[in-house]
Amino acid sequence: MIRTRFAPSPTGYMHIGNLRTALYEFLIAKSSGGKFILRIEDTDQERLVEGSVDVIYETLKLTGLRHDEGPDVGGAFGPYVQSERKSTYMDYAKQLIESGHAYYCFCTKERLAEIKEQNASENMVKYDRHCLSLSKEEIEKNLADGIPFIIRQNIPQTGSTTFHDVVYGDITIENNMIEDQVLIKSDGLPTYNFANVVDDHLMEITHVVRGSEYLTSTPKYNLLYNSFGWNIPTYVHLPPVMKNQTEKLSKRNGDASFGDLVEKGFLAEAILNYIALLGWSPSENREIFSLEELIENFHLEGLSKSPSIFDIKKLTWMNGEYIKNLPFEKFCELALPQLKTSIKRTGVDLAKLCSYIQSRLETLNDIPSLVDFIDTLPAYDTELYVHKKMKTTLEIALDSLKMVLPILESDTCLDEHALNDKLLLLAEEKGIKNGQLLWPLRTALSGKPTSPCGASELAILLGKEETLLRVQKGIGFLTK
RNA sequence: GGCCCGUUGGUCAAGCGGUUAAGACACGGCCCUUUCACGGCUGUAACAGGGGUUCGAUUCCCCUACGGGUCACCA
Repeated sequence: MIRTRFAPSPTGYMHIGNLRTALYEFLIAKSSGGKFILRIEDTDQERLVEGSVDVIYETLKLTGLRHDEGPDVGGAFGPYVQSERKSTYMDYAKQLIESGHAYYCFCTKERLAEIKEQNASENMVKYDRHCLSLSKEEIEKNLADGIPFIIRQNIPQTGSTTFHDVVYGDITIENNMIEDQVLIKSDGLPTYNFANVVDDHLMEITHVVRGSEYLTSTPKYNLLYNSFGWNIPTYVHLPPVMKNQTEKLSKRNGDASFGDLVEKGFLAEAILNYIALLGWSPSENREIFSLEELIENFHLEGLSKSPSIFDIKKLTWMNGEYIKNLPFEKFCELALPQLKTSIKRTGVDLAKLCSYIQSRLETLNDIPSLVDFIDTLPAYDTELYVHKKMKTTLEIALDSLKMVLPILESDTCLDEHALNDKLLLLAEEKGIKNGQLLWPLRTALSGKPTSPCGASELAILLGKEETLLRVQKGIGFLTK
């Protein structure tokens, strides 16, 4: 059975690249009926950010990436927080020391810095393996004296290590390019590289999915797996999600996180759908996929090697598609809060308004500016009445408003259809184009070059009183 | 700088030795139309460059250029 894990560090927000990794991990597992596990990698005590674990839970919940095992839901391979597994790592590290694959190192940070400095001109500065040659007695003594230590991996100095990656194929790295990396830090906690190998093995992770920045350190992992005699997992390295040609999408650059996008009015489903296509393409030529459909259609071969640039415009389009395809009830549910805060006028049929705006939105945050004219008529220029294509001039506009007034005053027009019929009939009687009659009315009622609905709908929406007020205002405006 | 990886229109991308090199976003035009949208139709636009291999290269190999990654007691 395939088991994948999402292993974020609780250092802040949920970035788009992170979320995409989680998505692919989820899809790889779920497309074959496997398990998706959440593991919190908090071995760097200095970078912990309070509350960030909650952001992770919240995001997974909102996107529907339900994990089968994790700190909050439990599971047979816990604990799922690395800081709670501290002793485990130390035990395994000592096992490696026994077998000669690792060794104690008592070098001070100062000495390490010195080595770096002295060899600054070199292409690559590796640890000089000073402590590898320490005698058993020296080690015992240092340990007994309580001298701080770390544990380093004993990397072979010759030969090369080749590994296979699902996305990138076979990659070979010369062993002499690899440093004797630190396995256990002086605070007793493991480094990411070590904790990962131990946990992935213990949790029976079959597919290790992560960013391509780990590509060159993968040989170290394999050497570790081999030292333990463990099976090497399937590697799936993912190219980064970029902001532009040269910069990665990142918090440091001030780029939007998942949470930011939700706040900007994007739907979680649309975000997920969009990022699924950022680095993966389905075999079928289509783009709209629900999470369920992604599971059905996901296949490893569709993963690409090259980085992709996050395009907010395409996300925006896709979000619009999702909004349009929302069941009306659901859309109202999402739109109503925004509508209620934007519109203070009483008696406005918000449900009706919802039906007008659903196809005109790209994000939920477009709502306020779309309906702002309802509360207060914006200041507008008389030029707004002129519409060349409909051959509507200021004179015609004035005439039209005057003609329309009696109809608006009559009580018989209670719905937009009836009103519209009357207006069209009037236009026909007067022998003018529909637009010549309706455009001025629309303009007088909205005060804007565009509105979410037509003249009749606006009139009904605003109510008789306000409608008459605005038309009269328009007439006065044009008469001046 | 060493090593690793990548490079198809502005963007996402299909392609996996022979194609008129898909499709989507964005942009332009047309239609629909009382505005704007929606919808429908349509247009502009790409194989980084140079060598090979081959009857034939976007597809395979090499070099160059450009870009990214990595070289931590960070993940």
